[in-house]
Amino acid sequence: MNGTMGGTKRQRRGDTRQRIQDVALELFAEQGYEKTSLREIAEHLDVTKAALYYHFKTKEEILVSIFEDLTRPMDELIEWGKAQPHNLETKQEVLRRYSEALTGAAPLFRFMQENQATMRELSIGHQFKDRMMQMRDIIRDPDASLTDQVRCISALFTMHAGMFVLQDVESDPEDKRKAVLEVAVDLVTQAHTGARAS
Amino acid sequence: MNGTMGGTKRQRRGDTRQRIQDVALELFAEQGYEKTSLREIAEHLDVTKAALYYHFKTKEEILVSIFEDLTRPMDELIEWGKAQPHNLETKQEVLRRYSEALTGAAPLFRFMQENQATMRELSIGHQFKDRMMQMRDIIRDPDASLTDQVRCISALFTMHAGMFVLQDVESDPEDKRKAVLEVAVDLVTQAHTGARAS
Amino acid sequence: MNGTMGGTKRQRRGDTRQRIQDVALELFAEQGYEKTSLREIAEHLDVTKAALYYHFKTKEEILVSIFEDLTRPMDELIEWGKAQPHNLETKQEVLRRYSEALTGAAPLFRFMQENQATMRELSIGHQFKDRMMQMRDIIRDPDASLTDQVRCISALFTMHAGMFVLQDVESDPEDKRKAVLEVAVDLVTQAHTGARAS
Amino acid sequence: MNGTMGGTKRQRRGDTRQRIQDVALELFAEQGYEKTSLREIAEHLDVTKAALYYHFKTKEEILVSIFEDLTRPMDELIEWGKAQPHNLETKQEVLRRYSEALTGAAPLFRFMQENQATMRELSIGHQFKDRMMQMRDIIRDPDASLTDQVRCISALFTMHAGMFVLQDVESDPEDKRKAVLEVAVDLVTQAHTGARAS
DNA sequence: AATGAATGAGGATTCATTCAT
DNA sequence: TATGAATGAATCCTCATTCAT
Repeated sequence: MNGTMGGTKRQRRGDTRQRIQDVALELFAEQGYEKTSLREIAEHLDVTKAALYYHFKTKEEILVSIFEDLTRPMDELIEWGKAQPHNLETKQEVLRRYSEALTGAAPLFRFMQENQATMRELSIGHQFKDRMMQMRDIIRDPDASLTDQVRCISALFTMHAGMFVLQDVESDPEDKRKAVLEVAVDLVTQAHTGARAS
Repeated sequence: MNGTMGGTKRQRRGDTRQRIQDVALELFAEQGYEKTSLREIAEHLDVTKAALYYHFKTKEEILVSIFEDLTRPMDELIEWGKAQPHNLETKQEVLRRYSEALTGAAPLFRFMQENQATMRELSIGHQFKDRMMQMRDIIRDPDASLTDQVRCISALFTMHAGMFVLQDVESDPEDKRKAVLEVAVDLVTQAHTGARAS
Repeated sequence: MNGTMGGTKRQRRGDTRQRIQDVALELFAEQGYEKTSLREIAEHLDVTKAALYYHFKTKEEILVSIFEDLTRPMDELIEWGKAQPHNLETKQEVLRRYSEALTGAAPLFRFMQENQATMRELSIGHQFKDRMMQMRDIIRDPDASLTDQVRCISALFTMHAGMFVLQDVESDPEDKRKAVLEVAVDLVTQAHTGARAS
Repeated sequence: MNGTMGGTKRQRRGDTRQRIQDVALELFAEQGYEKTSLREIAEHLDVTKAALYYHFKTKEEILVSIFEDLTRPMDELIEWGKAQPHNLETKQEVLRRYSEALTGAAPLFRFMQENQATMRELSIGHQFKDRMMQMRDIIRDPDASLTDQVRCISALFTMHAGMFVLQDVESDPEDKRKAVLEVAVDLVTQAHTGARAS
C-alpha cells in the first residue's frame, strides 16, 4: 500500500528538517502545541512519525528549533538596543525595527500569543520571557510613573496583538502594520514626555 | 493515598459543584486546559474522577459553566453600553466598569488570555469572540482612521493584558488597575478627539 | 430544575415495577442488553437510576423478571406436551399453541433471538436452552434420520425467526403468522412420515 | 505478567494483523462483541492494547476487516446466482454452494447469528442485511404464496442456524452439513413446485 | 418509594517515544 | 535517511452499584 508512492513525492532532498519545522509551526499556530500530535505532522508530510525522530530528539525540540531560528532577528535587535543611549529616538527606532522583525516571524508570534500557558511550561518559555523583559527595559523608564510604565508595556503588547486583532478589519496589511506601529510609537512618546499626564 | 484522608473532609454538602469549578479554573489558568486532566482536578478535591461526571457531563462543560457564571457582569455591561449614546463619556464609563468586571473574574481572563488557541476550538471560543466584537463596536468608531481604531482595540487589550503583565512590578494592585485604566481611557479619548492624528 | 416537575408525571402509582420492565424490554430488544444502560432506562422513565435499585437488585434481575413473567405460557405448554402421547397430532398441536405463545411474547423472543451471545453468559441462558431442548424432544424423534431431526429443529427455528424476517414483506401480521406456522407444521409432518424422503 | 514471556514469542513477523483477526473473531463469537474488550484480545496475543491500534484504527474496524475477508466467497456466489436463470436448478445449486461457503466462515456466521442486535448498530450490519436480501431474492419467487416465501426464507435460516443447533447431536459434521442442506433444498423445491399448497 | 452524591472498575482511544532493520 | 512494529502511560468517559437521607 506504501512502498510504491506513485509519483507525488520527489523534488525534496535534504530539506526534510525544514519542512518539518514549517508544517509543525503551521499546525502549532493553528491548533495549539498540545493539540497537535506528531502523527498529524507526519501525515501532513507523508512520512512516518519515526522519521521525525531522526531529525529531532523530542516534540519540544521541534518547537525549540523553530523558535531559535525565528527569533534571531529579535535577539540582534535587543543587543543593538542595549548598546544605544536610552533616549526617545532609540526607543522609537527599536519599535520600528521590532515591527519589521514581527512581520517576518508572524506565525511564531501568533503561536506564542495564543499558547502562553503552554509556553510557560516549556523551556523556551523562560527564554522568551527574558527577552520580553529586556525589551521592556529598553522601552520603559523604571523611574517613570506607573501609568507611563503601563504605556510602554502596552506599546509592546499592542504590537504583538495588533497583527491578529485587525483580522476582520479589511485593509492592506502594510497599512495595518503602520497603524499599529504609530499607536505604539505614540504611547512610548507620551510616556517619555509624560509626567504631566497624570 | 486513600484510606487515611487526614480529617479535612466532612462539613461539605451541596458545594461540590462549586468546588469543582474553583479548582478547575485554578488549574486551567495555571497549566492550560489541555494539560489539566480530570484526574488532577479530582485529586485536588479528594474525590474520584467519576464524581466530576456526576456534576458535569464533559470536561468542556466544566469550563463552559465557569465561563457562564463569571462573564455575566460583562454581558450586562455590553447590554448597558449598547443602550447608551455612542459618545466619549459612554466609552469612558464602559472602560471604567469593564475594569471592575475584569477584576472580579481575573483568573478566568488570565485563562482566556493564555489559552487562545484552545478557546478557538471550544464552543465558548465563539461566544467570547462575539462579546469582544460587541465591546469593540461600542468603543471604536468604524469611520475613524485605522490608527484610531487600533487605539481603541489596544485599549481593550491593554486592560486584558494589564493585570498579568505588571506582575513583577511591585505596586499595590489597586494602583496598577488604575494605571491600566488610565492608559486605556487615554487611548480611547485620543481616538475620539483624534482625526488630525493621521 | 427538578423538584417541581411541572405536571407531566401523575397517573402512575404502584406500577413502577411494571413500567421498568416494559421500558427495559423495549430497549434491550432494540439495542441489545449490554448496550442498554440503566441510566438510559431511568431517563426514559423520568426517574433516577437509584430508583431502579429499589425495585430490582441488579440489572440482570430486571431481565430475569421479564423472562419469568413472559415465558410462563411456554412452560405450561411444555408441561402439557410432555404429558401427551408422542404422536404427530400432539406435535402439530404443540406448534399451533407455540405460535400463539410466541405472539404474546414477541419482543422478548426478538431479544433472545438477537442476543444469543449475551444470553449464553446470563443465568437465564441456561434456563432457556433447557426449555428449547425440551421443546425439541417433544417435536423430534431421536431415532429418526438426521435429516428428519433437522426438519424438526428447523420447524422451531422457523417459528422463532419467522416473525422478524418477514418484516419487509407487506402482509397482514396474522397471515404471516399462519404462513410460518404452516411451514413449520409441514416440516414436522414430513419428518414424521419421512424416511422415504432421502 | 511481562518480563518472563515464556519463550513462545519470536518467530512471528508480519502476521500480527492476521493473528489479531483470528483471536478477535474467536472471542467475539464466544462472548459477543461488546463483552470482548481490546484488553482481552491483546492479552491473548501477549501484546499491548496500543499494538492493536497500530494495525486497526478502531475496535469496529477489526470486525469489519474480518467480515470483508470472510464474506468474499458469499459475494461471488451472489454475483453468480444473479447471472443464472431463475429456475429451480439454479436455486438448488446456490444452496449447495452456499453450504460450502458457510462452512469456511462458520465462526463468523456464528458470531453474526448470535449478535444480531450488535450487528444492527454497526456499519457492516447494513452490508450484511443487503447481502441476505439479495440471497433471498435469488431463492424466492415474489409472486409465490406467502407460505412458499416463508419456505424459501426458512431454507436460508435453516442453513445459518443449522451448524450450531445440532451441536449436541453426536454425528460427523459433514453428515450434519448434508442433512441441513437436504432440508433446505427440499424446502426450496417444495416452494417451487408448490402453488397447490396454499 | 425514591433521590443525590459518590465510587471503583473498566471501556476505547491517543500520545510521545523507542528500536531493530 | 527513513520505516514498521510496538510500548507504557495517560486521556476522557461510562457503567453498575451503593448508601445515607
